[in-house]
Amino acid sequence: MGRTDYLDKLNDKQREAAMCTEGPLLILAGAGSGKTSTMTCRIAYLIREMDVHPYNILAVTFTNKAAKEMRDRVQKLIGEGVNMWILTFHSACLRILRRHAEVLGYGRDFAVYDPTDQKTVVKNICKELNIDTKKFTPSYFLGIISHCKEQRISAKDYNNIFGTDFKEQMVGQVYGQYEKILKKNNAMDFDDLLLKTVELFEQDEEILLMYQNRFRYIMVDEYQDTNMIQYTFLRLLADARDGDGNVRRNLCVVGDDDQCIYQWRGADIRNILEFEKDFPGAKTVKLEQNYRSTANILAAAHSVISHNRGRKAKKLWTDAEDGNKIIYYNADDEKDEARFIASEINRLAGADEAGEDYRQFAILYRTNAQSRTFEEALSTRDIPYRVLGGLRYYDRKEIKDMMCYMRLVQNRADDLALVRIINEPKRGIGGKTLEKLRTLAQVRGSSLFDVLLDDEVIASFSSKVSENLRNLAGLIESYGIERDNMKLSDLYDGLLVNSGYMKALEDQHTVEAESRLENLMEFKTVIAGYEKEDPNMNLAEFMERIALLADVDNHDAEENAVTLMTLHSAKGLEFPYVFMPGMEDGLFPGWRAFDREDGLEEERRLCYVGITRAKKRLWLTSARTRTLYGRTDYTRESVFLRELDQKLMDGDGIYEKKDRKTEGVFRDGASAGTPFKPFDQLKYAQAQTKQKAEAMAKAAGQSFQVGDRVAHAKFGEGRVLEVSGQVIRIEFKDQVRKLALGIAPLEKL
DNA sequence: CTCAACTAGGTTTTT
DNA sequence: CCTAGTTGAG
Repeated sequence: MGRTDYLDKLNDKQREAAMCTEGPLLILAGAGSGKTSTMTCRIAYLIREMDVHPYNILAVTFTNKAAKEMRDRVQKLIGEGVNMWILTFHSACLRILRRHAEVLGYGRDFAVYDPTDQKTVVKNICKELNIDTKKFTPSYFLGIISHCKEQRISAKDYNNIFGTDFKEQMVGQVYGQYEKILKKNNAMDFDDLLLKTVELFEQDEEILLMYQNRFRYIMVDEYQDTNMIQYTFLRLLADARDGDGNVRRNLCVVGDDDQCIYQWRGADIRNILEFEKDFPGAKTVKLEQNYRSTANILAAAHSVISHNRGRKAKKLWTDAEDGNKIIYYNADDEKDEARFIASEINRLAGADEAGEDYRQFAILYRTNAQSRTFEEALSTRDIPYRVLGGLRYYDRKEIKDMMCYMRLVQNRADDLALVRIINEPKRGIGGKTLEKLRTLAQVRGSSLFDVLLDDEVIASFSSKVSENLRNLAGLIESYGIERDNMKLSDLYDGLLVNSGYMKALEDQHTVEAESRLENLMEFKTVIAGYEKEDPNMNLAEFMERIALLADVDNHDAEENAVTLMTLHSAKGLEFPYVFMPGMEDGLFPGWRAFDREDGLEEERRLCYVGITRAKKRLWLTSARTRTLYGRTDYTRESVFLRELDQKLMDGDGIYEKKDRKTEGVFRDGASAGTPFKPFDQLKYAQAQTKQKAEAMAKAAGQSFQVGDRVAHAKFGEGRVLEVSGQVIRIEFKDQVRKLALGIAPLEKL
């Protein structure tokens, strides 16, 4: 391979950006301008030409998907496996925090709470404080708390600043309790990951210095979507001093102010607009040539976005030809809209242009609620599709339950997880019992789980309840001991079976339980996948990976299916054929956008993002009436449709008459019939799981006594030193180990 | 304590 | 329309 042939593939501007390695650098990269290529080449250039060690580079993105793509492409360029920090903000912080959690007074095994957990915590607090959750919903409080954390306002600060009127006092109280409970549960929420990292850096100069020295070159993707805390994080790392005491700021940020679509989540567009002011001496490179879309699509995008004020001056251009016009279809209602889109997909997939390649199509909508209609329309036509987002996979009850078992095994202080599973499957433990345990824990200042370990307490319940509780505590404890000795999938199987969770589902004999079982087996495949990737992955590492997974990351580019997702999730992706349904005022732009002046601007940027995802063709559709939660309303065409240059569009209704006839005409899906759920495989996994469980149960029946000679599958032969309950202490040749009976692969000799 | 039936209230976007 | 939460009967 030629030394710098990867640079030859870049255009002048891209190359200029890639080769500018010292000092602050702002790359203003328009949609489809080859930003990822530029970034990856820059990394390759740093490593190969500037002799920078990969260890000294930090690249941060917003999504796991973007991180993965960047890593793959860098690897291709420098041709070897590189262990470099190319991570999302959150996973980078998580990695740092795992190392130094103790400095902040957290346990090393702290849990990461997702929004569902957060809600549960706030709900409990409301109950405790007698707050009417009908007047003030948990999400109301969480919204404020999250914004506070982004701005680095602690509960204490909040109470100092606000706290004048009743409402603010209440929020302050809830916030304070929330902080306390998370800390007590040894848990952090998503916002904490950044917040605590910044606190760590400010609190401990030595640690900061260590990371400053390590990360001598920092790159940030999608810089327009950074919020204040992320900015602070970057600033702290980048404000390093070299040997002579000069400030070294090798910070390279890449972004496009027109694609800032997360202001509602605290993204501060000023970060990118004022980068040059923030970092004096910054160099700016603009990438304005678009390699993705046809000229018509690009012009359409431009005609919409040019209605925004206060943009960085730039204009995308392309060498590509005009291409097809943009098709607009005004449907009767949302069903008609879906029908139209499905028939268009059939039309193109049947023609030579798109072949049977359904991967080329995407339906990008504003809200997840819209997906349903499309799913129905596509499936009646045997068009394979894949929905991303909506209820996250990990939000499904059964998955969440099993995750809580695992969380508890990893971190016993996680009261939330315990409460969730203490009566799941049913163990006859209701409100009364739980309340008793709770007060006890409170009095002692211990975690709920620790109360469960107290035999005296347990014995005070009815025999049935106490036996169940004892078993549960034993189960968690045993796996806590064994968790690093066993394979991840075995741990999962063991918990699934020995908790009785699997049996409870099997006994139900309902369709729903059946599908839950399938999901659980699917989850096992997921776990097995991680295991394959890294056979030594332990529970903690697995939880870490899973905690920060978004649904978009499950997007499997290999699967031959139409992609359905929100416009937000589509950022950073591209498709030859893109549909944008629901172009109606109130839906897109959403009605909330009309409250604030810049609300509409953000929606417009979202529209711009959507349009620029399309490579070859773009469809915009709307429905004259739309049924939303029961009520059918007349709609008005979106303001964005009106803003779009009409010369670029093929008018409404062209396909109307013709296509209505295609209703009910199915493609005979010779190749369209890829099954979504490999049913047999799941059944097999289920049987296997059961078999393994039986073996475990049998092993659990073994009884050991002090002095017995035993053999362990991994540690070899040993002698029993002590047996107490489920825990057994064994002296091996060169070590003494605690093992859990019934789980550890032990045999009596 | 569990389950079934009913009611009331809520929908933007995500790491 | 859907889900989460409540209530009343076993």
